[in-house]
Amino acid sequence: MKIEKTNRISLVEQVVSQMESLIESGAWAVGTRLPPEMELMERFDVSRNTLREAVRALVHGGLLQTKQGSGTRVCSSSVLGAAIERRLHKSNLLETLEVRHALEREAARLAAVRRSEEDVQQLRLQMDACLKAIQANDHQAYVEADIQLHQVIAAASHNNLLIDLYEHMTDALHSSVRNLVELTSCTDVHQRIHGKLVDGIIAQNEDGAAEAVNEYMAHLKETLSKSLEEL
Amino acid sequence: MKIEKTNRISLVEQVVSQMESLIESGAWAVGTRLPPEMELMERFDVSRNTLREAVRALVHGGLLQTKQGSGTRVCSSSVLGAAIERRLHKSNLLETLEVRHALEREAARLAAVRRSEEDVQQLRLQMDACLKAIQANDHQAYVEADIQLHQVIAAASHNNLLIDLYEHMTDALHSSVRNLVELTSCTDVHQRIHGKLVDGIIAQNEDGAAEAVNEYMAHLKETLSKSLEEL
DNA sequence: CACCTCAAAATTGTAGGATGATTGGTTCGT
DNA sequence: ACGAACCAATCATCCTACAATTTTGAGGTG
Repeated sequence: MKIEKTNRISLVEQVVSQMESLIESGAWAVGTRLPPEMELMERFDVSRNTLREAVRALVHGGLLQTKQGSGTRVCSSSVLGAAIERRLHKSNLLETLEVRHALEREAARLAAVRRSEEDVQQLRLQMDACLKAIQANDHQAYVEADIQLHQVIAAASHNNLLIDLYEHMTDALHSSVRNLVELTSCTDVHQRIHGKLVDGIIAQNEDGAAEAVNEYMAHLKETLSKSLEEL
Repeated sequence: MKIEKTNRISLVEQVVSQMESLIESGAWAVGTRLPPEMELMERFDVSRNTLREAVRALVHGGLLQTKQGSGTRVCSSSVLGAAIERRLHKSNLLETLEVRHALEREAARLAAVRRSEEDVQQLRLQMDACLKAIQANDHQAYVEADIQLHQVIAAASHNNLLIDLYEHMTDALHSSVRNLVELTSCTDVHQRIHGKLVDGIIAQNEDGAAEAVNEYMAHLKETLSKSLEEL
């Protein structure tokens, strides 16, 4: 006979779960303002205290944000993302870049092995977008296309955990990354390395793709240290 | 003049911060039972609701665990660790191993570049521990020494973010890893690769260390797929 | 003494109400 | 039209009370 363990789930955790589902499913999209506490109390059929404890848990988790007198809003849809973001604030840019390097290299290797035909198509598409941005000399568009391209590469690894971590890291880094990419984008080097990376993945050349990532990150780190020297 | 309106920190968050500090500092070590709510109310000078919201936030964050009628206990000392652990439950072992591969390879490369003399000493010490465990044919001790060795390698990278991520991943994986290592530890291959890895780091041979990690992970993945076939 | 039973104490869980503080919009006077 | 004063909505904090659960210990029984 199996003893019923702590199967008792507190009301608060039940409410938290339901709210998390609503947020992750997009029913409560990022930016949405939640109904006031009174309505939520009725909706979940719990007391004020219970509801507030649930909301507070999500606030501390980084998914919600409350403002006295104004209301409660959704400010993120991922617990992991919020946790990583908080941790990254305590790290310097170089540390973060090194971890990104690790993830991106592995993503490139896996992508080279596992990329599907759709992945290849997506890669070509994003490369075109980069090229067009360069020809139009539109830095803003290039930065966006660049970030997108790297997301596509990560996606081609078909490792959901890796994709998640990578996405959250670049999310948290987006401002710094944008600046860095903007600094480097003026050179042809950047785009040449992109080409080598994408070609490697398409040709299923694992080592070639990994080597391209190494070059890419070396270039990024160099630019970073140069821009730091200027200060 | 910069207006800092958002400087208003809620009482709950203040209490949460203090408790987090107590936990991270070790004043409330993992496993410790917290004082009852009444005492904490007086200690932090807040009402029961406020205190409970703070506790609930930490419970949901994975740092605390409450049991009605029994009390509240510390069950983890890191928010990031708890978040990663939860995410890992949704991933399969292969995905997790691949990410660990990425982190460990980067750690080895950085360690080869940055290892200090103390690091070298620590590495030699842990290698000895592994050897002794093998000679004593003590599997339990070998597994522990193996995990310790890899932690030392990560530490030698001198990248705190990387160290954190790696530690939390292996923490969350500990049971699976223990089993895997136990399966592989009977062969000499495992120890030979360890030797190559440590030698590479000590000799500051970046590529050699990275190659050793590749071999190590390949061996681990092979063992994993074999053990999965048996089911 | 050893062991079981059960009641009481300790502790967290849930409910409901009251008041203060902040925000955003509205109204009103100029 | 513009700014100041007001007002309503909303969250923040505190309080009390009771329920549910676990631990503890007293008392009985063999």
